Amino acid sequence: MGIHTGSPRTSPGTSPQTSLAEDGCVGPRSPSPRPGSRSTSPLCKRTYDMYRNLVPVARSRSPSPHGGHEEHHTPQYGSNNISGVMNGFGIAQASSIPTKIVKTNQQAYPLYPENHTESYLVSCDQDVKTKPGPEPFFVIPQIWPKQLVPGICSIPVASLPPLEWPLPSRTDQYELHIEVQPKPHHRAHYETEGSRGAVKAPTGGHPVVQLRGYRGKEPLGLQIFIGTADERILKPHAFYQVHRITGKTVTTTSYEKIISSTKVLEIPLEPKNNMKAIIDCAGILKLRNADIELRKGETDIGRKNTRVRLVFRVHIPQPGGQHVSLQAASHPIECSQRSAHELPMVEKQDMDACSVLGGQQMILTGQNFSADSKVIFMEKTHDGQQIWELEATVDKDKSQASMLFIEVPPYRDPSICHPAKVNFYVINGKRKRSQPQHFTYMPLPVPSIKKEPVDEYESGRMGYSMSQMLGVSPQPYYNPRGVIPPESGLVPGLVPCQQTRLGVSPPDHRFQQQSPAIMYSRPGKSLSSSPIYSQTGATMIPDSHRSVLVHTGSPAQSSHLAGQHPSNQHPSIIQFSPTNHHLLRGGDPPAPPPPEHQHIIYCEGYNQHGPQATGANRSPAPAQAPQHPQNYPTVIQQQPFLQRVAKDRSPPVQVEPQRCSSTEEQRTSVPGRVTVKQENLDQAYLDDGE
DNA sequence: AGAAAAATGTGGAACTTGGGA
DNA sequence: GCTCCCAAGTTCCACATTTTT
Repeated sequence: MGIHTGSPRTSPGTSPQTSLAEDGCVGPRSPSPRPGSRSTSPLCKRTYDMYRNLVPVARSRSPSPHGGHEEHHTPQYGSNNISGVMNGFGIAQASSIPTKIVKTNQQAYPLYPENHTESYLVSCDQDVKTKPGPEPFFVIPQIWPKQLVPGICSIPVASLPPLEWPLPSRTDQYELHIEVQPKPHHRAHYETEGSRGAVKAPTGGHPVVQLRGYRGKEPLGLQIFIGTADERILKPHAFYQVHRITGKTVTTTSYEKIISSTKVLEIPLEPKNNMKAIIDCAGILKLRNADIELRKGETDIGRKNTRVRLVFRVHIPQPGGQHVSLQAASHPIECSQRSAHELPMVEKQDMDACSVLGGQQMILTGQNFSADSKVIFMEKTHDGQQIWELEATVDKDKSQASMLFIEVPPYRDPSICHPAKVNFYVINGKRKRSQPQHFTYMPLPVPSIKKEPVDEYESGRMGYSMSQMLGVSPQPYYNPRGVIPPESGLVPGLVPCQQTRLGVSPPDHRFQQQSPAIMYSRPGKSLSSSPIYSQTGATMIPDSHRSVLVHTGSPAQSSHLAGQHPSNQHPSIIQFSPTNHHLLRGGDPPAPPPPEHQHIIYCEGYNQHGPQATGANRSPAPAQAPQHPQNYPTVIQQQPFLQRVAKDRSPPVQVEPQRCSSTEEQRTSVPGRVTVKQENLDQAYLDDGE
């Protein structure tokens, strides 16, 4: 197997992490004081109580299995309190500029300790076998290669969208596609363990990612990090980090860097390989919950938070110095040891919607199903209260360990007028239940009412193409204040209020497929949480028709808020304005993000393409975005402009009866004569603010 | 080229912790 | 508020395989 780039686990290295940690209250504690004996004393094991009195500096005592170079680069660990693994090293950043240069004949990437948000830790695919010194160093190849990944190296990280920002997986020109998904289970390793290897594909190979539509000759860099896989917006996972695997069997060049406390692996996407990369170099490192939970500002909990996704990003240079950023996330990967053997896991369902009457057969594909497996359908309210539960009938004769044949039970209310999103899970026994899966009950057809699908996610299931959707039913943007022009190039990526209100998310692996916009970043202009940048950017492009995406609060914050308020999955808002007047909304009652967390992104592509981009054959990015818009913790507002788009789309659509949700009404409202009932707006407003 | 040693990969389980009954 | 149970998290062991010396 591959060589792991790290200290032997039996002989813990002397990484700065280790030494620092051991200087802390935890004290030195060999993982195995005597070879062959298990450490039995809990004395040195930290408790939550201990953490309460801990200063952030000395939390991690464990030797890092990471590459020796990493360890010695540790002082470079970027910035904002590198996460738990690296926690407490912010003070070392002052010395983040390497003081040594090491020459090697190995091919290497140049290191770019560009700024405080990014540090390159490892230079090349094969670790340079040099004696580690106490100081950080650059690794310079004997023959400096041409920029293998100019897309990476030439773009200041500050000008790239933050990792927690949602991005589309495709635009009208490009698509970042995961050709081979990873296995649904991968046991992550702790720092105290040796690597558990690279994430593999179900077939035994490795995940494969391809950038489609790229015609350039220059290689690009593909970024990989570990993202969340829960119900909320995709963001870097606080409790897991990507781990670089190298060795003989690893064919993919890779190197690491840290971006805003998240370890990111970068590998080249080369035209000669058809812009395809085999991800055989990415393992998953588990950080101890206690370490992370104590991190300042961390609101997530680690317990039972063991599902992750591999997130891939690419930044494609555009003429004029801009970049198109794409992101694709894998199916969820269960990372815990226990659940890999015990918990049932649904990987696929052959249908995700049916009539309220139920009765249809559904085939669940997954793992750890048993003869005793039950499938429970349930529905919860916004605030998490379960209001309905019903067991589906399992066809035990047909079912196997990896397949369950069930009969969808009828929904509790057959008279609903809009789709009802519910969850179901497989349960093998006491507490051995799968992650909730998503299912939608469709209302019975009402002949007199011309209904439309709720969102593209569902429309997709029902055979609608995006172009159909765009042509017929531009998704309105919910504006609690009453201005809802649904048309613009950004239409497909926006969040209709119904999803917001329903608060039920589609299957995880599709979460990331939604994004409000293509991200065009401007080199040199930080998109990070800087109000200065926002303003600067705003004045840079005084085009009155330019769409400005104002994100009040970082997605991470949003997630946190959502985490604190389960019923509020949409704490932030994205507003569009033809001017640079940002309509900051007051709909985030729990904790309005501080102004310094506003972001502005210029969606020039949309500006340029405007109406065309929303046309039937346009912009797959926005087209894809709304597939599961309900997962965005955002509500999007748009000022009334670009209504010209309305002309060539949206045949008259009958408006839903008022008894149905306001969203339905808005959805079916004709652009240009939007009529939204105030009470419905209020309702959505309230929902959003819950 | 082959052997020995070292390192890595992997599965399993012991042990600790803390939430919930 | 206390105790007990147990799921989940973390650490370690053992062994096979791979890589290095």
